[in-house]
Amino acid sequence: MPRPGRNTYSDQKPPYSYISLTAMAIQSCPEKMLPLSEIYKFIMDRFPYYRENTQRWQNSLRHNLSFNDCFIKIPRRPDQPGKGSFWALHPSCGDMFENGSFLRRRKRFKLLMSAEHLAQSKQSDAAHYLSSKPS
DNA sequence: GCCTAAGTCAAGC
DNA sequence: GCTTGACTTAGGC
Repeated sequence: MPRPGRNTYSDQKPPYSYISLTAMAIQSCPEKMLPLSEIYKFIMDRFPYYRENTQRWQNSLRHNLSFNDCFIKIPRRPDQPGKGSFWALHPSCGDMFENGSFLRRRKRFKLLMSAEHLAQSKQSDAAHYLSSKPS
């Protein structure tokens, strides 16, 4: 297919990791939380590169959401359309990659707590997000 | 050149 | 859609 080197800056892979792109999408929203489909739309809208091979990168994106501790899942409320859950950025992710390379962080974001406290923390954190929402 | 984060494939829930 | 694991690729030191 296309020869490398002649690309029109459109379909080139952006110098961002999926983690970066996802964090950007979430942070662009005033509520700091988005459903999966909105994250997809955000990325596709800004980077034509991601308008192809959707099955591949969307699966990878989902993998990142689950694998990294820096994304927290917000259970949707009964009034929302029955798609997936909402995704938000963990509060402690403030300057995770927002410092230099958007490709790779110094260390993978992992809570320093024990596994037990981690589970509790993530649950209560999600609960806190819900209960502290103004509307 | 090594270490390990990030990306891919794919199965199972 | 979400989670997990095994494997490959590639950045940073």
